[in-house]
Parts: sequence; structure tokens; C-alpha cells
Amino acid sequence: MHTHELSLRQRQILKAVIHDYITSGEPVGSRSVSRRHRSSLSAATIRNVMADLEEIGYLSQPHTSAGRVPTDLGYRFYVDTLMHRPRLSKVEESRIEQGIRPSSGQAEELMQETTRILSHLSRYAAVVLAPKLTQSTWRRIDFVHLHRERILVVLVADSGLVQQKVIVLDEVIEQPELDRISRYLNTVLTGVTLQEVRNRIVARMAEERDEFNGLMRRALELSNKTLEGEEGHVYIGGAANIAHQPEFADVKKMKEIFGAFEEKSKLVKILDECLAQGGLRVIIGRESEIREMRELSLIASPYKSGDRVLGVLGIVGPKRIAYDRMVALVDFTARLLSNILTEADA
Amino acid sequence: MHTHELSLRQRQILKAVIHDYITSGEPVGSRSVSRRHRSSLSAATIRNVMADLEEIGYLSQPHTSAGRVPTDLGYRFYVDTLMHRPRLSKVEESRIEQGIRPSSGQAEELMQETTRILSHLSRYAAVVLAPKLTQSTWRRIDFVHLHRERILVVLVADSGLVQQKVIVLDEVIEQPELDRISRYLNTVLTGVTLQEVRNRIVARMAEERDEFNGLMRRALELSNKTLEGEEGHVYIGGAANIAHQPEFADVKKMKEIFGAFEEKSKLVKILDECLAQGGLRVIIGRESEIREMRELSLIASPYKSGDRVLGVLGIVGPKRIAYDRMVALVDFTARLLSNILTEADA
DNA sequence: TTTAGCACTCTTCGAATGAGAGTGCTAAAT
DNA sequence: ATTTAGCACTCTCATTCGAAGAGTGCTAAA
Repeated sequence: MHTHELSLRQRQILKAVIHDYITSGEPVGSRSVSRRHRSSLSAATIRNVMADLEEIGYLSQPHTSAGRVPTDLGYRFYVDTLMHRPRLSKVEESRIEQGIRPSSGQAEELMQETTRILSHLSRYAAVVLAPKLTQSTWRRIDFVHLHRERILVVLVADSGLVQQKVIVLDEVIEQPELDRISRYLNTVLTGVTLQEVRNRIVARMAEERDEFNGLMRRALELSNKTLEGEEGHVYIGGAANIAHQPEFADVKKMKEIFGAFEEKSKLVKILDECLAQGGLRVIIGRESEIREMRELSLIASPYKSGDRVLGVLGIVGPKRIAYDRMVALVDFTARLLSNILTEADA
Repeated sequence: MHTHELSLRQRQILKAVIHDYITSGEPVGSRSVSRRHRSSLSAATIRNVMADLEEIGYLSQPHTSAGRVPTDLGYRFYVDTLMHRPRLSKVEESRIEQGIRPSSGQAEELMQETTRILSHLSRYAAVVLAPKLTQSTWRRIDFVHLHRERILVVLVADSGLVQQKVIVLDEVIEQPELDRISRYLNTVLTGVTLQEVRNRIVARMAEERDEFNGLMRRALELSNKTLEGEEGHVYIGGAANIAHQPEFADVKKMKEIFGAFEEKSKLVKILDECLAQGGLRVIIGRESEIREMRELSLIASPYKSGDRVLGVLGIVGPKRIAYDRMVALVDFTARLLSNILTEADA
């Protein structure tokens, strides 16, 4: 379907229908549009316009002689060209600022606080994709020998975030050697990503024509192991909020949705895409490839440290979510989190 | 209400009613009991007995001329004296054994695998209260200086489980000093709890009449900080399973229940009680002090390492849960986890 | 081009109804 | 003294019916 140029009137009415539907949750009729909005037009005129909008594919009727409901395409048009973003109120902004203030500095807690405040303010479900190890820059790295080939890697990001990971090596390396490796890595670790560190080591090994330097070789291997097989961890909060929505009163749908939340891998996939894209994204219903998201919308935005994109945060709600407010909310929160992480880095 | 001696017949019929109700979910009538079970008695006789059981408080009617439904008291009697525990099938046992095999050794993952397998086999929600730091014995402790007074404590349990925690001190202690402290603590750490370590240090300080030994003083402080303010962390899995239950088709109830799961603190409280009790516990509906648990039952059992109780695991389902099977499941899983942790300690 | 009017469609709600399940009680049977 | 059959009664549940209401599409007038 190619783009349709909409007349001013068509746009106004589409906007009105969508607004009404978002607030009421019920199919909206021509009558109520003419009453509630610019009443210069009669119901009949609006009916005609609505019929046009249905033809184009922006509205649809649940059944003959019911009001109109926006289609995914309709929402899309609304989000892309009709909607303007309101600012959050000062109160809300400061509540977010209060809410995201990590007491411990553990990545885990920061993510959890973010989901909490997001789900609380949106009244929908909140999702946060944890910072990628690959994208973070590190202030410090430590290895703790656990048992045999098992080693705990403790990474302290420039931002002060702490992350841990257990890796399994091919050979046993004792603690003293681990300490030497970490000391070495820490000297090379001047606010760059682990990727970078690897490159530097490789370069240096080449430069010194010393391919058999055990320390460097092992340092390289440990960095590799640390980075490899990182599957995104996703935090979810307030999933229960979705149950409040009247359109999910049907238990079958609810069950489906909660199932989707527990199968986090799919969610990770879709959030990863947002991460690749770079900016704030709105994904509406069937636009997502995930079956269970058919009746849901996702509003997500990446957060960064400096100009390195670390992860993604957002909210999931019914398709008739208040896009304008929610976009503002997600955007603000992502910026705030980015600021926190960036400043801590500096 | 004082204990009632029940006749054999009464017990048989109560048992039959409960079994039928658990499988069908619908009020069970005298007719169906006489048909499905020992048919030596007529419906009328059974009706009389059921009337008695109602009088005692073990059964109730949703409305006149409906079948009977067990009361909390009825379930209690069933669980305490009527029920016998079946064994799990070999297949199930081996599935659990397969399912709980921590690949990484991080406490976090072990707990998550446990919730996964429990919720999967039970088809209800699974809860696991993470191991208490206070109760674990440690093989190794490490401190990583993060930022100013912030320090990351890495604890490696004798079992190989790794746990971390960020603590904030009153003074800044640099990494070299931290290393000395951890070296010292590691020498004292011979398979005892941190509590014990503290006691030993205190004893030794007294013995050596050296109250101002900086090293020991700081070691003491760090142990204290590590132990203090530990609020139980609870893992939840398969909460969506509860949505399948017909009795929660009502959306209001559902919402309430999911709310309860998100408010983890209450759950922690009740699990803590189970931990204090020591053995497997069944908590039925209103027996719990938590409002939201009114219509739910909890079956929980502590897991240990050796004879130190570390945490609690269990499942939450509707009151008409298959107590016998579920008790067997929880019991087996708790034993298995205990074995894993105990053997690893040895 | 817009609007008023009108017939038509479709859902929703409540009342009415009947079937079905189960009970309690009484009187007969064991 | 128990147990059982019989029966009237109660309550729920599903179905049907009809009326009300909301909204549409179309036509003809403004």
C-alpha cells in the first residue's frame, strides 16, 4: 500500500478517533466525535470521512454498525505524523529522578529500579535489557578462582556498575597467575571496551613479535571468554498491570501474554533490534514478529554511556496505549539513565 | 474447635470428596461419590455423612443444593492425616535431576533452574528463597574496591555457589589493604559460617589482648557489613501457570494474585517462617496471614547444606492443588538440592 | 459539499423459562 | 439402628426472546 496524502480534515478526525479510543477503549462513533471535538462538522460528514479512513486502512469496524477502531496502520500514522510529544510534568520527572538512584551500584539493582519506576508511572509492563558487556568500558577487572577451570570475572564499569560472570576455561589457572593477568589488564584498561582491549593486545603482541608471551596470551583468552556467549538479560516489571486492561479480560489472551513474558528470549530478540536501530522505537501489534505481541505495543529506547549504546528500556502495553505520554516517559527515562551512566563514566 | 474423631467411613468419604474436587474443580455431590468410589453405600447414606462433615467444618456448600467443597480445615485434615505420599515416577525424578545441574555455579542460576523445573513439573508457580549468607560456609571471600567507600564482596561458598554484595563502609579502604584483609579472612575461613568467623576473631582479639589490631578490627567490620541488612531474595517462576486455573478466571482475582507475586516482600516473610520451622510445610488458604493467599496454597520445604538450613523452595497453587503429588515433588526437589549443596561442600 | 432523516444492522441486557444437579427429609426396608 | 428409596424443593446455568441503544449507510434536501 502506498502512502496516502490525507486532507487536514481527515487527519483531524483520525486523530480524534484515536484519542477517543485510547481513553475509552470502546469503538468510537461519528456522533461522539462531532460532539466531543470541533463541533463545526455534523455526524454525517464525519461518518463519510470515517468511511474513507476505513477504505485507506486506518480504521476498522469490529462489526457493521459499531463505531470505528484504529488499525495498526492507523496507529502507525498517528505515531509517525499526527502525534506531538507532550513534556512530562515536573512532578513526574522528579519522581523518575528520585526513583532511579542506585544505592548499591550493582547493575542488577539499577535495572530493577528502572523497571519499577517505569511500570509504576506507565501502569503497564516495563522491560529493560541489561547493559551489554561488549559495549561497556571498564575501570577494573578481577578474576576469582572458584574451582578447577571455573573462574568468576568481576567487571567494574567506568560508570561504577558492577557485573559478574562465571567462565570456564580449558586449563586451570591458579589465583596468583589470575592476579597477574588482571593487574596487566587493568593497566591496559583505560576507559575502553573489552573489544578494544583485545585489539590492543593483539597489536602489541604483533609489535613485540612475541606470540608466545604467556601472560598476554592468557589475558587474551580470558577477555574472549568473558565476552563470548553473552545472551541479553532482560528485566521485567509490572507485568500484572497488563491484566488491568479491559481488552485482556479474556483469560486466554492473558495467559498467552504472560507466557510471552516468561519466554524472555523472544523479548530479548526484539529488544536487540531496537538496540541496533539506535533511537526510540514504537512497535505496534502485528509489526512485531512475535505472535504474542499481536495485541500489544512496545515503546522502547536505547540508553547509552557517552555514545556507546549499552542497552534498551521500554514499556509494553495494549495497542491503545497513550503513545504520546508513553513516548515522553520512555524518552525521558532513557535520557536520564544515559546521563547517569555517562556522568559516572566521566 | 477441638479435634473430632472421625469414623472410618467419614474419613473415606472426606478423602473421596477431596480427591474428586481436586481433579474436577467442581463441587462434588453425594451421587458421584457413591458412583466413583466404593459403591457399597448409597447416595443417601453418603449425603448424611457429608452433612456431618459439613457440621464439623470440613466441607461446605457454595449454595444450597450444590455439591460439597472442602474447607481449609478439610484440606488440613486431609494433608495431616488422610493423605499418603506417593513417590514420584522415575521419569520425573530424573527430569528434576537433569534440570538442576548448575552449569555456571552462580547461585542465581541455580535458583532459576530450580524455579524453572519446579514450575514446569507442577504446572503451578514455583518460589525459591535464595540461600542466606548467614547460614552458608565459605571457601573464599574477596573484596574489590569499587569507588570511595563502596566495596564489592565476592563470596564463594563451600558448595561452589558464588554470591556477591556491595557494601558501603564508613572509611575508605584501598585495594592493597582489602587484599590483606581477605587473605587473613581466608585463612580463618575453614568451612565455617561468617557468624562463626566473627566469633573467632573476637575470641582471638581477646586472647591476644590486642584490641587495636587494625587488620582484625577491619576484618570484623567487613564481616559485619557483609552480613547485615540481608533481606531475602526470592525467585519466582511460572506465575502464569496459575492463570490456567479455572477458579481464577475472574480477572479481579488474577490481578490480585499477580500483585502478590510482585510484592515479593510478603512472600519472603512467609518463606522465612518456613525456614525457621525446619521441615516441609503446607500452608492452606487463610492459614496464611497474607490476604492475597486466601485462595492459594503453599507447599514449601527448606533446603540445606549439611545441617545448616540455607533457604526454602516450594510451589504456590490453588487450594485444590494435588497435595500428595506436590508434597512429593517439593520434598524430592529440596532433598536433591540439599544433596547437591552438601556434597559440593564436602 | 454538507447535513438531516430514516431504515437497517448488530450488540447488549434483562427477564423468562426449562433442564439438571443436588440436597434434606420422611418413610420404608434391612 | 442403619441404610435406602422416593420426592419435593432449591439453586444454577444455558437458552431464548424481545426491547433498547448505538451506529451505520444511503438518499434527498439544503
